[in-house]
Amino acid sequence: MSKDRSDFFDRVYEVVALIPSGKVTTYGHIAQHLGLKSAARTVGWALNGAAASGLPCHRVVNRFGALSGRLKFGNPFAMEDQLRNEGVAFLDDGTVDMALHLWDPDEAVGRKPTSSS
DNA sequence: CACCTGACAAATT
DNA sequence: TAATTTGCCAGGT
Repeated sequence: MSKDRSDFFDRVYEVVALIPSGKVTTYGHIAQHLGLKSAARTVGWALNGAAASGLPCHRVVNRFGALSGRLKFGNPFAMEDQLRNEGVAFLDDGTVDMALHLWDPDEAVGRKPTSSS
């Protein structure tokens, strides 16, 4: 349908909104699910406004599991606190344990967009 | 109208 | 093995 705005952003919002509690995903995985594995940068840019959109963008971290956008939550501790509140384990580096909480959209959706366009 | 920046990631030299 | 460069989309200057 009319996607003359930013179908890319909309898709990012959809995927981020699907992230289950206690799980986290990376910008690259979202981008890859959208078909643009290299557009991880654009995904981060999309989340730039997602924090105000009510999306669980706190469940999105970079490929290292580091809370790259925690400064966008108003309180840099809000993101970490939120994830810990959901049962996410943090490493000594202050990063999320990707080995336990990595959530793949491609796998969760079954490699198929549920957007039922 | 053209160039630069931005919550990243992967490939190449 | 490490450092550098490119790719991606949108928005701001």
